[in-house]
Amino acid sequence: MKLGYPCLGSALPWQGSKTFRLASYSPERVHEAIQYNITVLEKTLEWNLAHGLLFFRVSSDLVPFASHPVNQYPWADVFGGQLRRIGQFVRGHNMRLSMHPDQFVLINSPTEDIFHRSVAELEYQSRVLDVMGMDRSHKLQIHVGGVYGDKEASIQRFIQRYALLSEGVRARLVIENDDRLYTFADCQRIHDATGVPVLFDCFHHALNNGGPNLRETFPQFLSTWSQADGTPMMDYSSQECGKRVGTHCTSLDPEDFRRFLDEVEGYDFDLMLEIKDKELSARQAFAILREHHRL
DNA sequence: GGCAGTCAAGTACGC
DNA sequence: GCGTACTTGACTGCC
Repeated sequence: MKLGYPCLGSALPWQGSKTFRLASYSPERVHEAIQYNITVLEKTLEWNLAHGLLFFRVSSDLVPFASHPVNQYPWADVFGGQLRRIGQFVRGHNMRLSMHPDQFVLINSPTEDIFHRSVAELEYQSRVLDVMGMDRSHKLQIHVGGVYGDKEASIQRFIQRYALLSEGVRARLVIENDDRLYTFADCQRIHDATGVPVLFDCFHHALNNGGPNLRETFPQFLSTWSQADGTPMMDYSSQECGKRVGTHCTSLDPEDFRRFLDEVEGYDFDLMLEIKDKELSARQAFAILREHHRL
């Protein structure tokens, strides 16, 4: 199992991603931000390796306004050498990357324009991984999207739109069950129609569970991943005490994590911890996984 | 230098 | 109809 955390460390000695306001856009500004973000990415991956964390979610903000029409900067040419070097590092150490386009990326929106902008964002993120030279086991994870008052029609629209995506994006795309709208069972139906792997989020499943429990669902989740897609990926989090239901916890709950590991004993998957203090909890989880001989 | 308001993007939901 | 959560920080302008 590879263990990881998303985007940027909360207590690492360097800052997260650099960006700027759209109104301040200039080629110089975007160059400077990308240069900074790539340098931080490289340092973060080195830190992760030193701490046994082999799975990492690259921030969508690596290239600011990447899929916005304002940004015509040839980032893939200018930073291609650096990105390829990072890719070599990742492959050389058997690490794994993913990216997670945010909530504005909606394949199944009834609005054509939103769909087209979503495609542009997916193409950008896929290209980042392509330039690094990563194979198709390095994924882009998205949610199914909105319901728009008719879930069945929205699922069908997702399936139709999926067929319109480029081969490169389809090779990387995975869908994740969410906490309110689309359950694992919904995602599995979309998988059956399209072949898209389902990234299983066990916290969302606990909140929005269309039926079976974790132990029953797990083999179905694993079966949505083919050999070429690599080891199945999942997200783990738990509820923050006293907060709105669905709020991700601030730090790892070791008891909950141990219970989770007992439930999924014997299965192989890569695990992304969606916990607010990021790499601090990841290190704690790493220690627990070692106790359980899961690494 | 410090602070508070604001930031590309969509959807759903509660008031 | 409006504000807010999602997730969260970092930028920006004003003092």
